[in-house]
This record gives sequence, C-alpha cells and structure tokens, in this order.
Amino acid sequence: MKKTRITLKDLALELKLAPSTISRALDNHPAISNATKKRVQQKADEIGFVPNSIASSFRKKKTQSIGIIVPRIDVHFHSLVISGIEEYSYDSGYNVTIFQSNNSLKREEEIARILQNKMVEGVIACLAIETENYDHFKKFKKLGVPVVFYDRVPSNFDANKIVINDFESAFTATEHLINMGCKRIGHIAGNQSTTIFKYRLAGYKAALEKHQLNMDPRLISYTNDLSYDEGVESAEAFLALPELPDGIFCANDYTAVSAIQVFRRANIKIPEDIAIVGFSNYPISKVIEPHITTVNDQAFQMGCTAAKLLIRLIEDDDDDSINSETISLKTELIVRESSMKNKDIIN
Amino acid sequence: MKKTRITLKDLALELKLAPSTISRALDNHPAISNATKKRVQQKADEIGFVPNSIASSFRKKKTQSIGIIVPRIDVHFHSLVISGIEEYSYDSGYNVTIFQSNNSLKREEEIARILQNKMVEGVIACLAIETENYDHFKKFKKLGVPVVFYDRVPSNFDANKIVINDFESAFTATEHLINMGCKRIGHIAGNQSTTIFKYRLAGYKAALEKHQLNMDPRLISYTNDLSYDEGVESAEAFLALPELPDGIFCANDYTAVSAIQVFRRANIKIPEDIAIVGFSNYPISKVIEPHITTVNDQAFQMGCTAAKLLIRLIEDDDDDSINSETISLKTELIVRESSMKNKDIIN
DNA sequence: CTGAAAGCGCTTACAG
DNA sequence: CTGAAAGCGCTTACAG
Repeated sequence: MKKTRITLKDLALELKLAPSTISRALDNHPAISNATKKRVQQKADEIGFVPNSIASSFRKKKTQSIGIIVPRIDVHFHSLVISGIEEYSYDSGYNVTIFQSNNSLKREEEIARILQNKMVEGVIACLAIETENYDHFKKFKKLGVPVVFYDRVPSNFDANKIVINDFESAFTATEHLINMGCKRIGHIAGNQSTTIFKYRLAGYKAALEKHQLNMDPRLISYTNDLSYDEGVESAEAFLALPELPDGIFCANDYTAVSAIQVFRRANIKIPEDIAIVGFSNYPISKVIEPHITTVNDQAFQMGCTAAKLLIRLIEDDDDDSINSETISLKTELIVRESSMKNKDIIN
Repeated sequence: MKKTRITLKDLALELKLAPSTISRALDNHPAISNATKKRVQQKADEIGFVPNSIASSFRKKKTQSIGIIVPRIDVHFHSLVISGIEEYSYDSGYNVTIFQSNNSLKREEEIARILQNKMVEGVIACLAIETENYDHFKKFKKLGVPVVFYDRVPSNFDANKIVINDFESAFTATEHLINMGCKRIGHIAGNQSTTIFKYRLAGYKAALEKHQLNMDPRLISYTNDLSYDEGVESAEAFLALPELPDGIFCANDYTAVSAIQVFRRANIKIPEDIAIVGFSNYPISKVIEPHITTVNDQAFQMGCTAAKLLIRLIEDDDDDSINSETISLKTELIVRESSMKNKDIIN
C-alpha cells in the first residue's frame, strides 16, 4: 500500500511562499504574521497536508519518543507501570515504544540495540530475571541516552532507579499484624536472589525483633516465584506444624489468596485464627473473601515517576545528573478484613 | 544531554570506502564482497557505529512501526492483546508505539493525528466508549495506512475487524448450563448499546429457545458496565425473586464472582443450587472458589491476529483488500467447578 | 564489486 | 516579516 503524501513544499508552491515560511507558520513562529499563519493553516487543512514528523525528527535530531522494556506487558503490575509512563509521557509530548523481553537476556540485548538505532531519547526498563550483566545498557550512556530502571533494577551498577521501600513496607505490614495481637507470625517469602524480596524478608524480621517476638525459622516459607501453587504448599506446610501461626505476612497477594483458601478449607477462621497480610494490592485482593489487607505497591505512580525523571534527564543539558538518582516511593498499607483480628484497634 | 554520533560517513572515511559501499555492506547486499563486508562490520564495531534508523526510515519511507490505540493499558484484556501484538510484530521486524485514549473521543482524535504525522505504517485500535463517529480514522485510508480494529469495533463503517463470536460463545455457555440440568437460567447482561453484549444476550436467548426453556424476563438483569458492584445488585435481585434461578450465565467474570459471593452468603450452594458461568477467563476465575466456568476470550490470540492481518495489509501492494476483512476468532468454554452441577456429564 | 550523485522532507542560521 | 541555501544521515538508480 502506497500513496504519495502532500509535502510542505507542495503547500509552499500552492501558496507561492517559501518552504521556510510555511515551516515557521505551522510552527507558530513569532516572526510570521498572523495573516500568513492563517492562510497557511487554512490551505494545509484544505489540501490535507500532514506534516512528516519523521523528516522533522531526522532534521532536528529529536524523536520525542522513549523506549520501554518490560518482561511481559500482560503482568498486571507492568501494565500499570506502562499506563503511568504513557500518561505522563503523552502529556509531555513524548510517545512510547514498547518491547517485552520475555525475561530473556538475549532478547533484552537485541531490544537495546534496536532502541539505540531508533534514536529514542530515553529508555525505561525493568530487567529480565536472567539479566545480571548490564553491558547492553552501558552503550546508552555513551550515546547520551538516559535510562531509568524500575522494580527489578541493577545491583552494583550506577543507575537511575525507581523503587518502593520494600523494607519499610514489610516492616509496617508485619507491625500491623503485631498491633492486631498476633504473637506468632509467619512469612511467605519470595526468591531471595531478588533484592526486593530480600528486603521484604528483612523488614519482617526487623519488626519481630523490635517487638521482641520469637523468630521461628519454620514460620518462614521460601518460594521460588510466589506463585499461587507455591502459596498453597507454604500454607499446607504451616498447617502441618505442631503449633499454628496466628498471622502471616505474604510477600505478594497470590500467596495470600492461597493461604486464605487453604486455611478456610481446614476450617481455620480468617482473620480470627490467622490474620493475613499480602503485598501489591492486586485487583483480586479486594474481591476475594475476606478482602485482603495489603501494601499498595504504587505501580501506576512508579510509571509516572519514571517518566518524569527520564524526561527531566532528556531535557536537562547538565550531564552530571545522568546516572545516579534513586527514587524510593512511599507505599501505604491498605487495611481490609483479612487482618482485622482485633476490631477495636485501628492500626 | 547530547553527543555527536558516529555516522556512516565517518565509517566510510575511516575505511576509505564510499558511503554507498558501507551502506550496502551493512545491509548485507549481495554485490559486496565478503571481505569488504567483514572489514566494514569489524570497523563499525570497533568505533562503535550505531546506524541511525530514523535517517533510514526517512529515506526509505518505511518506519517499520505500528501504532496502537487502546482505552486503557492497565485493563487486563487490553494488556493481553497488546502483548500479542508486540510478540507478533517483534518477530516480523515491526515495533509498536502505544497510546491510551482513556475512552475519550477527543484524545482518540489527537492520537490519530499524531500517528498520521509519525508515519506509522499501520494502526491497531480498540475504540473509546464515546466514539461513534469515525472520521478521524478515515484519514488513514487516504494516506494508505491500514487500520485494524479489535473488540470494540466500528459499526456501520467498512473496516478490518478482529472479534470473537459472541453469539456462538454465549449460546455454548448457556447450552452447557442446560446440559448440566439447569431449567431456569438467568443472565447478567452487559450494556446493550455495545454490540458484543447484545450478541451475548442473543446467544443466551437462542439457547433457551432451542431447548424450549421458559424465558422469564425477570431472569435477565441489565447492567451498565458489568462491574463487580453491579453484579452484586443483580444477584441480590435474583435472590429476591419468588423462585430462584438454578443457573446463571454472566456476561463477564466480575459479575460471576459477585454472584458467587452473594449466593454463598445466602447459604446457596454453587454449583448444586445455582450453577454459574462467566465470560472472559480473567485470572480471578481460576482462583475464586469455586473456580469459574468461563469462556476463553482469546485476548492474546486477538492481538497476534490483529498484528498478522495488519502486517499483511502493510506489505501487500494490492490496495483492494484494504478495508473489508472481519476475522471472528473461535472461543472455547473452560469448564470448572462453578457449573459442575451434574458431575456425570462432561459437556 | 565499488563509487559519485541525487534526494528523501523538513529546519534553521543567515541575509535582507 | 519572508526567502535562498545548506544540510540532517542515510539509500538507491545509474554508471563503470
């Protein structure tokens, strides 16, 4: 399918004006008279002139576009982040081109190359699980293209990062259970090779410590990817203990759902017998019964913040700030029924 | 932030070759000797040459990029479709730039203009709820840019469309309830100004008719947007009837969840007393208890199919096929506990 | 197998 | 307030 487009030059010929004048008129340049601007705009509409912004990008060396690399678009967390990025970028006049790495390092490297060719002005990325070497991102720095990471961010590599305060969030969540009267609190932990899950575990431990609660290692269940099925296994393991926990802090909402369902099947009352707190505020957390107390992980906000930082870096001429900022977003604990063991206390 | 990039011309100078030769060598042109190709590639890597694909796009008038317009990225259905589009497009060498209309016609029009300027080679769109006038899409046709719609597609406007067979899917879902022994089947219906929900209602009615079941108008509950809360209202209305339904076909999974929870609270057994079928196969449908029988709405597949059709249209030189194709995807009924009233029967 | 030349559709410094 | 001219970094038909 092809068509020849009407160009700025065609418009100039029609109006017997120089292309430079047309260009300025359409760009609302102050040196052009209003009368001319009006004439140009009218004629442009009349003959259906559509400016070729690729030519403009090429000439100006500004594409007004940013690249996004995520593991999967259809993971709800990422779709929220992307939504936030798009929203902020759109309002700032940038558009976003999106790629999924499928958690493959090889694909992530390919995508990085494509983005370098495509002259995006900045990149927002959440690393593939496989990624431990960041060479493919270093090239962006050489090209003067800023990169902002979110969620799964590089360790031991100086970079712009948007994260949430996992330690503090986990601490607060666990302390909430303590405030609700729990004395024997378990934790369903994420993969400990991932920074955020290490922090969540650490926050849990710190809260127990602060309140001088006994730390029973059997009450910490380590999972690989916090899947629903792993949550079921964890909950069943807790059930098999000689003494049950009276509260569980789960490192995500899926495992919180599993725990609730396993315990209910065993005729254990939630939250009376065991109080549950999840993490992430997935949509399911406010549908399942009882609704789950959870930590709002600020996904949409994370996207906006990443875009905001990135666009500042793009538009800043000051190279110094290019690779050093880490923004830690505040989360909030959303208290729902699953942890309301003690109804008199409002956390 | 700026840097001057190394250009193809710089590379030519280094190697004392013509730019045309470099261009061909990098493009693996058959007329170039292997020795030269190797030299060029080596030098390119050595000095860190990154081809400027904007210049190339501009020159070739091919951007290898497609635009996507969706109401919201963070709606799970759309994130699945986008994921499918990205997957297929990536494998075909196209990349995708994404925009959300937030269901606003005005914004959809703005986006259409941006996409025309950006010289995308094709567009995939799901219309905003507000959109009833398609003028902003007609311009694409004039420019020779194919457009493929999915899910919320234009009515009374000749266009490429990817949809599922809602009538048939609803028919099958309802018939499944009949096969399970239900005699008094209700329906929670979506907004009847939307084509797909009209078809789902029609499919439900047709199944009742085929099996000569009484059609009680009180058993059809019309909702505005099939929200969880509306589902609760619908279910409560059913509860207030002098005679309860023994099966309900819900036009989405949210309302199926509401129904299950309302009925359970009223000590009604699912599926023994009332069997439930949902629609869409949202993640929640296989987590809620009992797991929900539902129709797989093929979201990811829809994205792949849209991309496939679009790319065919882009690469076809035959203008004839530009705006006429409608592809209706087959769905499948996923049978789970919520409808297994009669365990002897496998649908 | 390699090169010289033109040109894609804009923008912008310079000139008047 | 408007115009002439150069050029962004590639590609490609033409020539040899």
